[in-house]
Amino acid sequence: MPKGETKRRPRTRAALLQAALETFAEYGFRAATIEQICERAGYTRGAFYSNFSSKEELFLALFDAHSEQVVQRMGALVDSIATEDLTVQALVDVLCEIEPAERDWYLVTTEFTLHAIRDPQAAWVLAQHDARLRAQLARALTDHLARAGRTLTVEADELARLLIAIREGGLAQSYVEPDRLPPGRLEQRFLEPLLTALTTDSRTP
Amino acid sequence: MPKGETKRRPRTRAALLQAALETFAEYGFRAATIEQICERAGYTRGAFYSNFSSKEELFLALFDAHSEQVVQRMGALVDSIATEDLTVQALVDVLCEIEPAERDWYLVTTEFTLHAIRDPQAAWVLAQHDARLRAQLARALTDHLARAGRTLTVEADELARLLIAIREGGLAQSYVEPDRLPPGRLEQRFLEPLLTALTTDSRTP
DNA sequence: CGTATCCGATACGCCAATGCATCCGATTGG
DNA sequence: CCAATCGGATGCATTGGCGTATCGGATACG
Repeated sequence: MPKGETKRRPRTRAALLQAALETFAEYGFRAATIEQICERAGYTRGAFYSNFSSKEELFLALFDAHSEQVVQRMGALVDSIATEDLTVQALVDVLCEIEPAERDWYLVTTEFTLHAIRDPQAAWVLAQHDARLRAQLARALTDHLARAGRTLTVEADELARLLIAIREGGLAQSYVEPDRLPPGRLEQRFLEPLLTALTTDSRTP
Repeated sequence: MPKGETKRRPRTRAALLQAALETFAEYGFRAATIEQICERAGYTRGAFYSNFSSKEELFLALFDAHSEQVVQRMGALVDSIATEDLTVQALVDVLCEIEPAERDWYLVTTEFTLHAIRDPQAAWVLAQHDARLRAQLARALTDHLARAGRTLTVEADELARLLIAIREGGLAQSYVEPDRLPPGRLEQRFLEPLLTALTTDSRTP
């Protein structure tokens, strides 16, 4: 006789989360209905209420899962960079990379950001995740630049903020006009001179 | 006997638009109800439907009014700059400025951007307004930098895109964590070195 | 000052989404 | 293979927001 969770439950949850991502990306949080999400996942509202208590909770779970995933990947990048070549350009190339799947996540996380600006509790959650991400990014920057023989002349955390701002702000423009501004273009154009201007040669201080 | 519009109509429209801005900023487009907007404006839904056919139309009108206003202000800035002093720092100071009222508009326009990413028609409208704004910004940049004795080494339009990305991306972070990142901080920190790095002294080419 | 026109208020019907309460089939330990 | 428990489906009542049709007061003009 089943005592705890059976193994189909996590599968259902995962299906609902994936469907939620796509549905939120397509219609936005508020416009997306629970029914649409369930339909896309191949379940009914009964299944939904068995797994989540509200659309808000689902959204939170989705954001959490994504944040965790982003931090993991960034961690992997930090490690992989350590063994790669040591030019500034190599660093720039990594920072330019934007996967196609990024678009859906951009729509969802930006909507969450707007929500966070209105709601202090959400703001706190978002700030925590962002801080973790920035910390990793800042470490990757200082590390790699040091290996490339350059030293930062500004605080790494603030530079991380700048890079994130450029990425997010650039993606907004790219997704509105994909033809006029391919994703990552701003980074390709401006990161190299920027990083050069903000560092000094470590050998001649 | 009244033949055309009476003069209370424009007042009603204006009141509804102002109330819409505040309500959209507070709750978001989708969550805001027509009733809330009317209540805040001191009217009933009857007045609303007499002036607008839908919430979408109201939103469009609001965005249009704001875009026009932004372009006007930017135009005024271009002119005022022409008579001010001619340092790069003076330009940076202007680009740092962020009014308190900006927050409400940020919330509304960002939500419109998300909408535009999903809807090609809205994307076209947004792209038009953005292009006008960028054109003015690009002109202001080249003009003022030239007066300050410096020449751009990159396309002015792409630099304008970068500055807008930094502003928007920075505002997102600022509004989520106002204490940790005051609005305009990124610009203050990074614009001067950035502009210096992207220009050459006009006298020694 | 009166009257024709305009504008906003009021009241009603409608629909779509929600959340619960209940039921049936699937799962798993014995 | 059977029974106990879990997970998801179904049906129903509720509600909140929308849009329209109509009414009464305000407005401008002769």
